[in-house]
Amino acid sequence: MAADPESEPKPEPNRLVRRKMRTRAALVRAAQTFIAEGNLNAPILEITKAADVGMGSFYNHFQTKDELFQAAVDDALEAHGAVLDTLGEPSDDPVETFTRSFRLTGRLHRKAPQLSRVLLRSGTELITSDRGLAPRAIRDLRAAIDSGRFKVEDPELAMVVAAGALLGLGQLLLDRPDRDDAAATDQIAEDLLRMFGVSAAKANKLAHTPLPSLDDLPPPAP
Amino acid sequence: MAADPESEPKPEPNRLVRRKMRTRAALVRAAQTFIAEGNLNAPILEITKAADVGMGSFYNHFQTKDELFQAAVDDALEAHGAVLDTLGEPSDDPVETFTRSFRLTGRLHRKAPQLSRVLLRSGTELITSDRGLAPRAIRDLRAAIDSGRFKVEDPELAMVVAAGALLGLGQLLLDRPDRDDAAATDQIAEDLLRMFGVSAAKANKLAHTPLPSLDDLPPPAP
DNA sequence: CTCGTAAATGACGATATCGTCAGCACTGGC
DNA sequence: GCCAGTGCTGACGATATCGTCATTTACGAG
Repeated sequence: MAADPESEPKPEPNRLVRRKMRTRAALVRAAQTFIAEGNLNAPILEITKAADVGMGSFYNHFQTKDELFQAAVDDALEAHGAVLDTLGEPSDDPVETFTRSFRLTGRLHRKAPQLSRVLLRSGTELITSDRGLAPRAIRDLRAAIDSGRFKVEDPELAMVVAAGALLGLGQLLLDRPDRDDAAATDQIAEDLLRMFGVSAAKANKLAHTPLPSLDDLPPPAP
Repeated sequence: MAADPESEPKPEPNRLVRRKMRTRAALVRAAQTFIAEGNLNAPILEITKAADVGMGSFYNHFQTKDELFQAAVDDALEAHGAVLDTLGEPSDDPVETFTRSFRLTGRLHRKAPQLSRVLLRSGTELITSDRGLAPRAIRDLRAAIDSGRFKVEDPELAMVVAAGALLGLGQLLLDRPDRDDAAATDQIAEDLLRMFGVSAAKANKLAHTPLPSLDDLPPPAP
């Protein structure tokens, strides 16, 4: 979401609207659980039960189940974007920014498994979504290319390779619970950097530089 | 004349069993259509209608809808494997084999859009499936590594990057119908080859070598 | 405290989907 | 031509799911 500091459209959230938002959030979170489990056919009543919310409440917020699931995926993408924004201290070096986002996302699969599964389920669509990883990746890739640090002909191709690699990585980590997520992620990051034209030495350094921790994420809410 | 009917694994498909298989195939093909459209909740009656088959026939072949969909994805993976086997004339060079399979799969997105969409929908699971691309890719990757032509530490990581790239590519081609699929595929193939340690010159040559045509595929059956 | 409003609730009738079953159609053997 | 077998068929009762709505609960304002 674009930041608009001035025009604050939040005229002091009443307790009323806070309650409403909480109900909605509970539904969204429940839906994410079902998505993560692959339970896309769960009846509405089951979802509202899981959200600890009355059956009728569903229709106060969504018209159809698909709408809820869409909102759930959107929310997951937003959450992912928030992770990157929160932990990615701004760097003026787009290569560093790209590398850090990539590595953080790889680690996310273990740190936030439910989020990871929602992203995996939403599948290849997140590659071209305008939320979450994709738009940031494209931005950073273009910047890195413009600065001459990445020698890549087509940013879109670089983008789909990087995003696809992250999806594949997530699936691999899901299948092999004993694998070291950080090592695998950094290895792939290094390989991709080299593929994008960074020298082997620099790629190795960039992909193994210290990283802000993912531990200070607020997974649960009221 | 030297026929021993007993030990024959295919005891000469009767017209009866052929009819049964046709019914099943019709159901599977119909299911693939729905999967490609993202219509995972289609009622059984709709599916049997689309298959031009009586409603009750469904239960002669499958217990649940999920079972049918699973069979549909399996069939798509098999079909994909068949493409690779049919058009991939055996080469003793694993690098060539790998490259050809990759490039053929990339072109498949345009040549067989429905198959492509089923693969995209089945999403990241095809990366670790034991059918279709994945097992072949792993086999060829290992062979290429063993022969010293690929300098890769971890075949599994190479595998998920390649498979993820193909998924991303498919999604990209879906979103950008005007893109040149062959050019994009070959570009990515070349980049991956370099990433796997092949020299730039060889990678370029391998990724742009002539390819058997996908045109002689038998998409429809009786 | 009282009132008006907005959201939450779950019971209920309407609808959609399921899965079975008894009869039908095609097949192969005699 | 007839019979036994196997799969196909669609109508039907059983069940599951939906979406509404009258009622209740929580809140904020005056």
